Amino acid sequence: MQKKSAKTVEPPASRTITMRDVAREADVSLGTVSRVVNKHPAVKPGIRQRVEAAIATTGWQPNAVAQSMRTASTKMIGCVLPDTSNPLFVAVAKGAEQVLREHGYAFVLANSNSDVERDLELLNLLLQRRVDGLLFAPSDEYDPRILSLLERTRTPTVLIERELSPDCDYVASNQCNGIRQAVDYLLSIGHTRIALVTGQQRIRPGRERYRGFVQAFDNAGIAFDPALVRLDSMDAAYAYREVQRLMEMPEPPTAIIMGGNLMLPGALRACALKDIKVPQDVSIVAVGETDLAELASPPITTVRWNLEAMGREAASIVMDRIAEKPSTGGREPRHVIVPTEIILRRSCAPLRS
Amino acid sequence: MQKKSAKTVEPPASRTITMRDVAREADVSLGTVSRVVNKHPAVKPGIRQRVEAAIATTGWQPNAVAQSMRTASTKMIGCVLPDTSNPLFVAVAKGAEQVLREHGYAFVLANSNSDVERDLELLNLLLQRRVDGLLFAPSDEYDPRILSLLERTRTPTVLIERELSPDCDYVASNQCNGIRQAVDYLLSIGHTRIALVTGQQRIRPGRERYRGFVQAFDNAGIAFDPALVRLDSMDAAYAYREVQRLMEMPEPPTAIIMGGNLMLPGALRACALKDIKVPQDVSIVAVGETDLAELASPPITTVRWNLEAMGREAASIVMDRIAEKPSTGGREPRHVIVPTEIILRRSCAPLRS
DNA sequence: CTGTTAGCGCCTTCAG
DNA sequence: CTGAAGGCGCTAACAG
Repeated sequence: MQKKSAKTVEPPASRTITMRDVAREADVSLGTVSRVVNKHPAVKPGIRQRVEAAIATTGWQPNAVAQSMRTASTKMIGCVLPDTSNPLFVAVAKGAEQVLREHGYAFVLANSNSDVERDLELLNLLLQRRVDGLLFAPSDEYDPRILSLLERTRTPTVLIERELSPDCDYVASNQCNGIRQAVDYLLSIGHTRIALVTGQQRIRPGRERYRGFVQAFDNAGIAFDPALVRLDSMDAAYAYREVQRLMEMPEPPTAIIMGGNLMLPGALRACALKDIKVPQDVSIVAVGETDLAELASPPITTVRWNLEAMGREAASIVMDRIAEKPSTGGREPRHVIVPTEIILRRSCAPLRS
Repeated sequence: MQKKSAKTVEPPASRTITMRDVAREADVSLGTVSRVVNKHPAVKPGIRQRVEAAIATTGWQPNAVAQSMRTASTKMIGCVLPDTSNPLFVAVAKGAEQVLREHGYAFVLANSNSDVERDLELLNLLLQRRVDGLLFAPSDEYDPRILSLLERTRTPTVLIERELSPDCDYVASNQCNGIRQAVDYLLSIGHTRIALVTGQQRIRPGRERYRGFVQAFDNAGIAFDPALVRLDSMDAAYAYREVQRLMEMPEPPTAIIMGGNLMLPGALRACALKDIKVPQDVSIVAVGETDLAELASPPITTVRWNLEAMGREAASIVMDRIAEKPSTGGREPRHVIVPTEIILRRSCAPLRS
């Protein structure tokens, strides 16, 4: 009692305003205010108006934390990516954010910096924050802790450009096909000494690119030179170094495929440094469309695909999973493969024999 | 009573486990578990161990939503940007995310798509979610609703590349100086018919770039031709169109400054289309360092600055504001201006007279 | 149709 | 040093 009166007496020194204030102002009960904000149909129009007026005059805004507490849903989706400044992931994230917002979900973004430990850390952070779903591109598909963490959690998760087990939903691009097309094209214009520079085999894109490379040669019934294949990294510095080393070989490649969207700048720097002319001295194909590829001299042939669509697709799947949660049905894992296409430009020339 | 027994009887069909489960397992009270997880010193080592063991066996993870509810702090920072795929904002966001994570804060990212209505919407969304702070680049500094919303809220906010009122904290780059340097340089190699293509004057970068342009000519005591100034947009399509229109003038500019980091591709496409040679036909300066600028033929002179540092700075300020919250002191607004520098490359040539 | 009530999971005095 | 109890702001039964 004393407390109550004290409360009323104390100067309302900008206390945080709550639903209770609205209820008092509109002279209704808490339940009614709740029904109004949640658009429950069973509220008399007159009352509804009074409540809305009270909300306006008090300037109250629902506290989403309290709502989450009650409803066990945060309306947030977590997203863990190896590099949030890589244009590839940027575009995917943008596509995802778009559909999530349309569904009223917020988007929590985190950068693992290609470090599995950080992957784990961030996942746990997001899980403690009780995100309703996860978009995730682990830095290493073969670390068992990741898979077991994901299996233990009941939070729907969609992988981006990654594959952990057949049971996991994922959205990925068809890199295998992209590289196969690139090799086919190069073979068709006479190249056989084709180099592939791409990254780690512990993540899907690296594996698929190499697979496409092998497949293309197999189909053509031609053997490739293993010395022309470099599978250690997808970064620009590696591209810079390996292009130089390849071109310094006694019998250098006549064409190089850069299997990573960050690699073209490194390759071009190497060519500039060593005064290697494209396509006279070597033909080049890059993976990932960029302004640079289009506007370089010469323009660079690239493999491209729809990044934002991947993000939208991934987000849609999470939304679906969240919606179907109760029934425990629909447990078919969903695997979406986005097609790739090759854009022919002047960086590739027929082999003069 | 019946309820309770029912609960105990029901098969524990993977109920969500709570602190209570840990307490029971360790045979201590809730308070003790809480003290252990919050590293309160006053807990006997033995008990502490028992609790930690119980946490491990139950697999419990603290529910951050409940914690937020109790402590009125979500450990989340919201970030609203006009375009989360613009490399400029991407880099800033990355820098910010880095320091926020170091402080244990999560990063909620949202895209306003340069739409003020969406700015407002997203701000409200984040505020309802009770983020502890905000990083924000409004799409229109002159819309009064934004400022009044920010003034009303007690959530610390740092603006990115924007300026709403002297009281708001902000972090911005010195675009005025960047453009002044560019003009000075072009004047020094003989150009006077210098064009500036940049964007909206309702946001700081557009204003500052134009201001730098005017200042440079003022200082030199030379008049510029207003017909060479285009101030309507910073996107690539605008650059593409205006470069063409400028070069079709009876007396075209001898140098063009592209005042926007997305504009260079558009400008280069225009030059390619019209067969305009750089720097023979026109000298070009771009704002914003990119691979394209470095690797184009010829390489493009650019104005650059440290984006990630801006993000880190902004995040640090929010962290400070959150920390100083109780005292209500330290209310000096903080304005950080990041320096710019000009990188000279072969896209600018002395004017042959 | 509206009011009342009982928690959601955790932290934090307050006693012991 | 540890246990008990109240409440953060809201929603969802359940009564009336």
